[in-house]
Amino acid sequence: MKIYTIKDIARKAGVSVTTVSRVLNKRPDVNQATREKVERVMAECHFVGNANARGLKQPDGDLIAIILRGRDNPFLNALAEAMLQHTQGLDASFLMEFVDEQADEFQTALRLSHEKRVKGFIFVGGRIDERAKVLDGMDSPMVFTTISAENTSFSHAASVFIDDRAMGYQAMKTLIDAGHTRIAIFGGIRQGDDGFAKRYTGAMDALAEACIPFDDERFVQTRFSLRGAYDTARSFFESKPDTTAVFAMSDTIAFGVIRALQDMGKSVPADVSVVGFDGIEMSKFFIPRLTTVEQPVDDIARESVQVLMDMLERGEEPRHIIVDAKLQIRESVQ
Amino acid sequence: MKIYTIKDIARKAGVSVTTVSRVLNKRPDVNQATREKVERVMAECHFVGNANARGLKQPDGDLIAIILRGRDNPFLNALAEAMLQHTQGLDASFLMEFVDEQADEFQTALRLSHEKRVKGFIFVGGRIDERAKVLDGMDSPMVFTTISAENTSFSHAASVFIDDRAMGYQAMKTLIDAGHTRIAIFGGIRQGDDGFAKRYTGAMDALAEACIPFDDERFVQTRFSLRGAYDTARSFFESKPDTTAVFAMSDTIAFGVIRALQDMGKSVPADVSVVGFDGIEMSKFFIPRLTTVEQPVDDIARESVQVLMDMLERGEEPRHIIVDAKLQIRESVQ
DNA sequence: CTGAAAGCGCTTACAG
DNA sequence: CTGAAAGCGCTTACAG
Repeated sequence: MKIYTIKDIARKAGVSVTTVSRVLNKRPDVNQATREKVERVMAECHFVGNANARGLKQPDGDLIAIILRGRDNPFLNALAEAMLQHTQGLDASFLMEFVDEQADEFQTALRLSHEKRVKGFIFVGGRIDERAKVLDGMDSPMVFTTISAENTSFSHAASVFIDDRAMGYQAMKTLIDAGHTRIAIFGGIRQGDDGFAKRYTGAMDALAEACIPFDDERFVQTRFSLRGAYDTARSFFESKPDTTAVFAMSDTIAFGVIRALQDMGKSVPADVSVVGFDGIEMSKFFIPRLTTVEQPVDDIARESVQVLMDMLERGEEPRHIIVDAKLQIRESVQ
Repeated sequence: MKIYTIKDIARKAGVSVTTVSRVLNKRPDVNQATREKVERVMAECHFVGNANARGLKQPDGDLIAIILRGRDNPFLNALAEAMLQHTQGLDASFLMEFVDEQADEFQTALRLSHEKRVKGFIFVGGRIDERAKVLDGMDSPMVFTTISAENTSFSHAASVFIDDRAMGYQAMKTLIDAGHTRIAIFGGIRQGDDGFAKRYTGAMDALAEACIPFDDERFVQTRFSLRGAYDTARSFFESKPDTTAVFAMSDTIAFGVIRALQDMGKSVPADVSVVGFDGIEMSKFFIPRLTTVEQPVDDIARESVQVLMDMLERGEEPRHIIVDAKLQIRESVQ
């Protein structure tokens, strides 16, 4: 199939490329009859235009990239989806880029900054570590989502996140209040000061407050997948069968744990209580329904877009915004 | 941050842009010392290059687009993921485009064909209807996945799919063999000849073979979401409480139905049996584990990529490939 | 309201 | 091994 260029259209319509470009960009200064003729020719040829050529000249308005790490994470996906919602009607265009677990989202950002002249970034589900150094020279505003950028060297990075420590505390407290003392924690690494480490610290706060000692072998590091959590849970409960409750740092982990318990002849919540984290849709449908910390997806999305636009369009300073999460009491704890 | 162009690099390195372009493209005909100098300057400047400018000149090799309809469909996502796997080492580059339920994937294809010079297309989870007419003039090879393009006007469209009718038959037969006679079907529309209609026909075959009449009110059209299936199931079971089995045309629908039944005091499979379709990962972890038709994600992905490459690189004729699905007997039927 | 011309950042024959 | 120059398809002052 022949691919038509603006030049072909111009020739066919008997006008100059300038004029074709004008109608293409819906500029007002074109004679109505001329416009219609050009539009007819474009329609006939299924003309679409070459984005590369356009991008080469046009500043593209403000292009904002939403960089999402982890394609198969339902919570992160919901978050990205919600951001796209809050993007409507804004004076900027957005593009969404997925990078997988092994990839470097900062390299991706750098590339996007050059290749597509991306002016602002929203990182969804990333980490902040040494790799971030490549962005040192970049003065584009960016916001980290679900993670605090407060104590980092990024002066132009905003962030939107929940109080992970407080929510870790609440999750653990729910279990303690239900009378549990031999409680396991399934989640990400405890070191550092990312959200997972904070949830862990919060959980420790609750334990300390209730004067319940924590058996360190009950901290279980696991992959954030059904299969990973399942396997980890099976071997954990082999060695620590007297554990009566689990704080899982994601709903997906919780599902895997519950499945494993079921297969070992223990039911949830009768024998073991489980609390999850994130509050993805499945948590309302799983059997049992999951008691979990629900992250306010919509709030996080809205605030993230808002703060970025404030920085980008009004030159405001980056803010670090804490949004309220909520413990949803359902059926998996007793 | 200054964005460096090839020209800046050339000046800083004291060479011509031609030379910079050469090292950028890793061409062999550059003096080693020159190459190193240029590379050093590029590294210092975090030079990345402008994709628009590059795309304007370079044919881009063979670019293939995987167009996925429905971001939140776990089955389709797994399929796309698997395709990317089978893409490794191929002499072509791939890009993945998501369109949501309302969007027109054929318009997307047309746009991609022009804007990015996409040479081949893989449609994941689409429909073939009148909208497809816009591709009439396009002679790029394409393959439809999970749906047959055999009886369409697209002479250059291949397709890879399972035998939906046979699998619909098997799903229903499983329920019949377990002794059920009042069976409901939850799924997409019955008309047309897409996969859903075929699954329906297959189910009817099984019913007819067993001389079990089908009460038309037991066909329930529903959205393919947890919430949609849940709501539909609640009102359906209000009016048809004597139904003892459900054939759900997707696992997600099945989960919603099971949840609804549970909330109405019926348990699965003790009171109602449920068979799903697709075999997504959650079907192995849900409680009860779901008896379901497992689509061979990896086979579909491999064959799709294969047939497209055969058409694109070797000029072969489009094929229509049926891959084997498998009924996975688990816990939700008794 | 319309068009000729310069230029966006890169690649690629072509000549040396 | 290296560079000057043309050109990819478009946009945009500028002039009329």
